[in-house]
Amino acid sequence: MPKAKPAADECCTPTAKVRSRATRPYVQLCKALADETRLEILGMLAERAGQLCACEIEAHFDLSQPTISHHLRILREAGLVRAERRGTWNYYSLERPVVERLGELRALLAD
Amino acid sequence: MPKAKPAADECCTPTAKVRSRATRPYVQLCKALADETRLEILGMLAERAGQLCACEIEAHFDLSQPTISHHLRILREAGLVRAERRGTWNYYSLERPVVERLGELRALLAD
DNA sequence: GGCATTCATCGAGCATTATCAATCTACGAA
DNA sequence: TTCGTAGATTGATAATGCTCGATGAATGCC
Repeated sequence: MPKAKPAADECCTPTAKVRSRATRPYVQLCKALADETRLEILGMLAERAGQLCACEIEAHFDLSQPTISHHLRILREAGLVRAERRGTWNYYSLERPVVERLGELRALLAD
Repeated sequence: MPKAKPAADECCTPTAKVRSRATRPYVQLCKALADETRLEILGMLAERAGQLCACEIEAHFDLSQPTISHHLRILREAGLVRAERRGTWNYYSLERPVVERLGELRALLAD
């Protein structure tokens, strides 16, 4: 008794209908991390464990001031860093520890 | 005794010259994770904990076959998944647990 | 061989993003 | 108020990246 139906039944077990996971909130996090400059900025902040003046971050790279400002904004919007104005200067620090966020993502994909 | 020099000395402590961290290898990892479709694919593979036929992954999305193939390639090149050919079909599974890689990244940014 | 199926690759269109120069908005000092 | 500095925003350009239709390579069946 041959089956006219060609395949798709035979390549895999019935499937058990995989549920959709709540991955969406983590896309922004990963996008924010998916850039060498931004990873480096986070590394600087982690190493210092304190605050870092924007000008110092800027000085560490061969990029223009607006470009660094752009990257800092993305990190801010992803909730990875926080800016605190003190006088003329803007001091940056790690917001919610990256560690924590990555842990959540890890848990989401583990099993 | 006023200083003519305006700032940049005053906004931050001398700096201690932050060393560059080896963040580069993790950019590719984060880029591979920075897409909802790809996160979902990883979620499917994690849940199944085994192999998944490419056609089944494909069927789970409203995207064309070439597009899914493209995403699978990126995941492959990032070392996140592995493809094993069996007959006509291609079975995908998690390569090195994402968990591990994320753990390394976490360690890099922690402190 | 000839044909159908699975899946990867190619090429083009379109959206997103990184980057810079120019500008704008505080803020502090004179 | 006027000037200089810190740093964010705007607008334009170039590079990446997602998506699809068309095509190609490998496999299995007749």
